[in-house]
Amino acid sequence: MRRAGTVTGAVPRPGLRERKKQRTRDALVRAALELFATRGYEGTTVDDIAAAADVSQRTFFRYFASKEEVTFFVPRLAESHVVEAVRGRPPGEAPLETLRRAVLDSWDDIHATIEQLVPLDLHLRVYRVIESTPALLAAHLRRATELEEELARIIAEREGLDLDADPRPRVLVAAFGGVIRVTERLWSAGDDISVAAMHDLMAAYLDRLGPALAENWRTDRAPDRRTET
Amino acid sequence: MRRAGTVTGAVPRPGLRERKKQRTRDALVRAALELFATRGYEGTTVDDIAAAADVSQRTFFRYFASKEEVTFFVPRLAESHVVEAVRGRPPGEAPLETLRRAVLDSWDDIHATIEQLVPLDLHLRVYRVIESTPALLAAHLRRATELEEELARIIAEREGLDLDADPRPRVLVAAFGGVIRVTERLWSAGDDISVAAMHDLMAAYLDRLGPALAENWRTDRAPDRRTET
DNA sequence: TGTCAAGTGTCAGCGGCTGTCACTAGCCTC
DNA sequence: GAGGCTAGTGACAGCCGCTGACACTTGACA
Repeated sequence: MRRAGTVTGAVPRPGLRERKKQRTRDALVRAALELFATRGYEGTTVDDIAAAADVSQRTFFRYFASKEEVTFFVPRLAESHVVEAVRGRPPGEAPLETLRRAVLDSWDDIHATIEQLVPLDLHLRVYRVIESTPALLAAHLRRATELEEELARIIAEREGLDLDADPRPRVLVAAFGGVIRVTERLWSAGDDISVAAMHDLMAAYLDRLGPALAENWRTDRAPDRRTET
Repeated sequence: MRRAGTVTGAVPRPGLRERKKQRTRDALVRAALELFATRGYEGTTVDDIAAAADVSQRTFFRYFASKEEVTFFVPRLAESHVVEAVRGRPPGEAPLETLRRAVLDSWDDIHATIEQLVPLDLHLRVYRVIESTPALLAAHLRRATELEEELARIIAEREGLDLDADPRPRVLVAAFGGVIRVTERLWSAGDDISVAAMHDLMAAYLDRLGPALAENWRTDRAPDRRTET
C-alpha cells in the first residue's frame, strides 16, 4: 500500500489523478462496447457513449482519437501478448513453428487480459459487430497488417536476415496472418466461443497450410514441391 | 425493345441520357483521383471534387456512396479481370498454380483497363496515397478480403469441395492474398512502376511461398513436412 | 496554503453524408 | 412535334464525427 507520491517500489501506485483517469477510460471503454453490442456501431453516437460514461463528448475525444479507437482498445492489449510470445520463443526454432506456438500458447494470457476489462461474452459480441460493420472490419484488417509487419521484423531479426532483401519473413507472416484471420472469422461465427475451441480451430487450420499449397488436392497427399517456376 | 436511335448490335448504343451519366461519372472519377494525387485524400473535400467536375455535392453522392468509393472505382474494374482469369483456367490444374497464373496473366488486361480511364502514372500516385492514408488502406484491405472470399468460392467449386467443410480453399487463398499484398506494397514503394516489374516481383515472391513455410531457413532447402502437430 | 498544470465542460465550426423538394431535360407516346 | 412522364439534378436543411479555443475545477507539490 503505497501513498500517492511515493518514491520507492518498481511500480509505484499511481496518484489519485492517474487512477481517476484510468477509471474514466475504463468506463468509456465499457460503455462503448456495451452500446456497440446492443445498438450496433453506427447506431451508437459518441454522445451516447459519453453520456453513458458521464463525461462530455469532448472528453471522450481526449481519451480516444476516434470512435473506432475505443472499439479496438481491448484487442490492442491482446495483441501485445502475441508479440511478446514470439519474442520469447527459443532461437533456432523453425519460423512457422515459432509463430504457431506463440499464438497458440498466448491464448490463456489473452483471455485473462480481456476478462480484466470486460466479460468474454461481451468481447465476442463486439467482435461480431466488428466483422459485420464494414468500417470496423476495414480498421481491423489494417491493424492486422501492422501487426504482421512487426512480426515480420521480429522473425527477420531472429533469423539474422535483412527484411528488405529476403522475401521469406514477409511472405511467411502474410500467409500465417491470412490463416489466422480466416480462423478468427469462423470462430466468431460459430457456436463454441470457448478459448479451447479457438485454439483447436487455429491449430487445425495452421496444419492445413502446407497441404493447401500442395500440387494436387485430389490425391489428398501433400507432394511437397509446389510451383517450381 | 430497342431504344430510340438504336438499330443494330448485341450491345445497343446507350441513349443520350446514359452517355451523359457516364461522362459525369468519369469526370468525377478523374477529378477526384487528380485531386487526391496532388492534395492528398483528406486534403480534398467532396465539394472540391464536385466543383472540379462541375456538379453539385449532392450529385457526387448520387454517383458514389462515399468519398472512399470513388477512390476504388478503377481498382474494382481491375479486380474483375483476375476473377475472370481464375474462372478461365483449365480444370485439373493445381489450385495454387491456378491463382498464380491467373494473376500473372491478367496484368496486360488490367493495364489496358486502367489506361482507358486514367493514365497509369496517375493510378500509381493514387495507389501511394491509398497506402499512406490509414482510412484508405483499411478500405483497400477490406476489399481485398472480399475478393479473397470470392476466389475461395471459385477454387472450392473447381475442386468440387464444400467451402465450409474443407479449410484448404480459404487457407490457400489467404496465404496467396497475403503474398500479393506484400508485393503490391513493395511495387508501389519502388522505382520501377512498369507492368513487367510488378509481374516479376509477384512471380518471385509467390515462388518463395513454399520455402518460407519450410522447416528451417538456414539449410535453404525446403524439407517438405511442416509443423506436424 | 498558495501556485501550477492536468483534466474537463462549453461553445463554435468544418466536413462527410442524407432526406426532401422543386425543377430541368431526355425519353416515349400519340 | 406536342405533351406527359420520370431520371437526374441543384438547393437547402440537418445529423454526426471530430477539432480548436478558452475558461473553470481540482489534484499535485512546494
